Amino acid sequence: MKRRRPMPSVPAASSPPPTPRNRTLPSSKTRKRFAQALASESPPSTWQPLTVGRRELFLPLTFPTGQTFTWKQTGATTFTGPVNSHLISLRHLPDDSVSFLIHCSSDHRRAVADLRDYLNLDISLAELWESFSSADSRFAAIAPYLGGARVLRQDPVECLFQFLCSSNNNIARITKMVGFLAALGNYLRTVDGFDFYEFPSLERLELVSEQELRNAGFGYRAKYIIGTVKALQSKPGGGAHWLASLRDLELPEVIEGLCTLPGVGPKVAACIALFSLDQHQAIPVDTHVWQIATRDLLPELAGARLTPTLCSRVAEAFVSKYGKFAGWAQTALFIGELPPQKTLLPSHLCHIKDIKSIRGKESVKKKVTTE
DNA sequence: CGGTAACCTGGGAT
DNA sequence: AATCCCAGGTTAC
Repeated sequence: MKRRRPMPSVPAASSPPPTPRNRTLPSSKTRKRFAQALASESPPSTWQPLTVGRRELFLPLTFPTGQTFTWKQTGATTFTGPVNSHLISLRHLPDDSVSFLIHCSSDHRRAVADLRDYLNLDISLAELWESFSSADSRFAAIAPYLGGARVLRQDPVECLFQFLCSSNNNIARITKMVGFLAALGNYLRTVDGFDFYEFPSLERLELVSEQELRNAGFGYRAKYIIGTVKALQSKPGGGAHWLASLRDLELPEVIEGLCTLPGVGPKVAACIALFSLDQHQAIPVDTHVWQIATRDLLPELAGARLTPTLCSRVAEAFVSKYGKFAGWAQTALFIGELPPQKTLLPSHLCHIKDIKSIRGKESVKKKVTTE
């Protein structure tokens, strides 16, 4: 189970050193040793309170639910992951408050600020859910069971490459692939057997070849990664800057811009927009959301196939129901739909969609949703 | 423009 | 044991 640690053979030579102290570090193995030595010299960090309660941030409904694949569960109520160049653990205390521990960082004050930003803490989840609940009785019904399911504000580059791995894929393999990409970045530290890395810059990502990615099991997504790195590097001012600048645009332009990148279609674009570009009304329409929509929102579309046009119909339906933060509502509804989370809901709220039994009986399909 | 078939891979079902 | 199907899609006809 704890078999991670892809070691891509990336030439560390031609890469411009992000920081001077990396210049003399030839292999990633050596880098790791060095980082460990550094870490052991720095003063031990301690758990500190984060000023949010469980209703604003519930870790199991925020990290392992598909918006990021870089965080790992490292304890009963603890999750650990990188935030920029910092490595941070978060955990719930018995009173449901949240504490954080900075494992490594060159600047602890900065780490706290970056963490709060990453967690989108300026946005009040309780207030949003209040309005969702008054707009939709089903949301009101499931809300008490999904409290603290928060939308993150990730780094755009990190978010983009994670979701580039997600197309037509399953969680386990996406996690493995993201782990491979992550290991191209600076090693941070090992916690509970998991190796953590700062997510690689575009310059680092540029050093990996399509063949190496294919060997690592990326399949046809290998050429998407390579192509997107190249496309970004050709942007005036740099790809990272170009991506970040999308934060100031309106959603349609953001989607349009992202979709020019190879491997990025409407769904992946919406994920990046929502999870990293402040596009709170973006609705990633995947198979799960399609299920929700055709069941609860647009029953007349039941049985139809998911085309780009219908994709935007669904997004519109969500926005007209939940408003400017529809993406946050969608996230909660989506989580309620995930098999592992369904057990959180009482059975009368848990619409088991038994696809296999429905398929094969076309007549049933039409009937089921027209209510 | 809307509908379809490939596209890599690994795990689970048949 | 051999196939088939599918998984948080995108792309090319």
